[in-house]
Amino acid sequence: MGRNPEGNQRIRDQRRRLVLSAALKLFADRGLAATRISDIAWAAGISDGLVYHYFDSKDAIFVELVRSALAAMVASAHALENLAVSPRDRLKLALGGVRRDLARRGDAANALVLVASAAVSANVPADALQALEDGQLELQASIARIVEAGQADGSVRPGEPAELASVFWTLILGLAVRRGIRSDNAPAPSAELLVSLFGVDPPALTRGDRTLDAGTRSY
Amino acid sequence: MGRNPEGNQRIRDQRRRLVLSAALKLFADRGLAATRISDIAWAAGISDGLVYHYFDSKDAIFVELVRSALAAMVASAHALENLAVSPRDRLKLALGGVRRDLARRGDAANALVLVASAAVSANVPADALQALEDGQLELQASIARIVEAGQADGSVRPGEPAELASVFWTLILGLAVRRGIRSDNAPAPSAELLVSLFGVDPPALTRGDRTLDAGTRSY
DNA sequence: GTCTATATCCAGATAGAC
DNA sequence: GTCTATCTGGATATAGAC
Repeated sequence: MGRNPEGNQRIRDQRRRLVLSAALKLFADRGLAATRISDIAWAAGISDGLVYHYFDSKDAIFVELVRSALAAMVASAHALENLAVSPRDRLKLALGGVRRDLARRGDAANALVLVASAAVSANVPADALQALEDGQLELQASIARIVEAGQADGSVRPGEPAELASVFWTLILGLAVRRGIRSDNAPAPSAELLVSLFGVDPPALTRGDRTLDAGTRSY
Repeated sequence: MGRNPEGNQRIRDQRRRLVLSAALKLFADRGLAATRISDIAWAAGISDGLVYHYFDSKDAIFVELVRSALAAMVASAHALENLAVSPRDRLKLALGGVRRDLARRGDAANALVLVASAAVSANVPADALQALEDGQLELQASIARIVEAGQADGSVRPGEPAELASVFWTLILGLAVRRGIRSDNAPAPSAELLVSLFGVDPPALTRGDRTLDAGTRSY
């Protein structure tokens, strides 16, 4: 089993993913500036020097993570658009997915927090900022299309779709930020309540339906 | 006019405030870890060493800023509770104030962004985290009381007041995060739309009333 | 109170042996 | 591909002159 080029490439990709995965958690927890290369290397189980064999710099790792986080979110939003459920339920799936992901504290949660953390700070690498702007724009456009469809079938409240999508995205960012505050005595709002903000029905104290939990892979 | 103790104290307080004001802007822009003491000193027009004459450490400056930011927000919320307008308009004043503050990019905006930035990151000083939790709890309690009053007079939609307050606070954090994304092609949602999320009225495309802009000093 | 100088430490990134 | 050793710069914080 001599090493062939493809095998080497696979090993290389695997290592890169290992580093990225370790870095994602650290960046989400501590932010770009407070995360040390040595932390990343340690978490990935390799030496400091080896990190630079796979990436040009700390910033480069960060940028790649922000890019892929947003790409995954955009892909997730597009998948949602094509889902065979009512627009209103598409919104509910999105919010439920975000809430669930944040609660699980896995890679998906870290990706969201990374995006929020990159958004608050003005000292992120320019490429990361660009990815952020592009991704946010596309996400909001996608949400706006769902909103519009919901208004057409009467399940979503009236209002400028772009503006409602902006509210939707603002809520998601807010949820990501709240995850950071541990031992939350006041837990984050439920998906039911959140989606009811966008509904047309007279808001009821409790709605009958439970959280939809479909098989959407949410970023 | 020889220096007396009180005069010295005033000078000392003034200098402290100068440093704090410079640090607030920097921390809000770049976060705790990426802000250098030398940046703060330069912005305040003093030497690096002198900063340590007034504060024990960089962390201490940060903690004091987080504390005072939250204290101001809590005070602002309490003031809002006692305002002689309808509960619904109190909510609108709060959201309008936040939006206006963020747009102005002054100290109030920086305070909000500082809080959001401290909330996302897990590596803030323990004292800052404590202040954050306490402040958030008190803020949500305050908002919940307004919501409850609004439900009593029929101007606010039904729902658990604590949960609606949680949504409210989540939105504010989200707005603070969005401020960080410059050249926003998709601008943040309007205060009218935001407050309409909490209203009982059938959501209309456009509401007649314009932004209330009272003289509340918002944090 | 204020500055300059500096001790001390540690980070990002590179070099080169294996 | 991987590591150890190291260069180099810069950051926090302190010491001590004025």
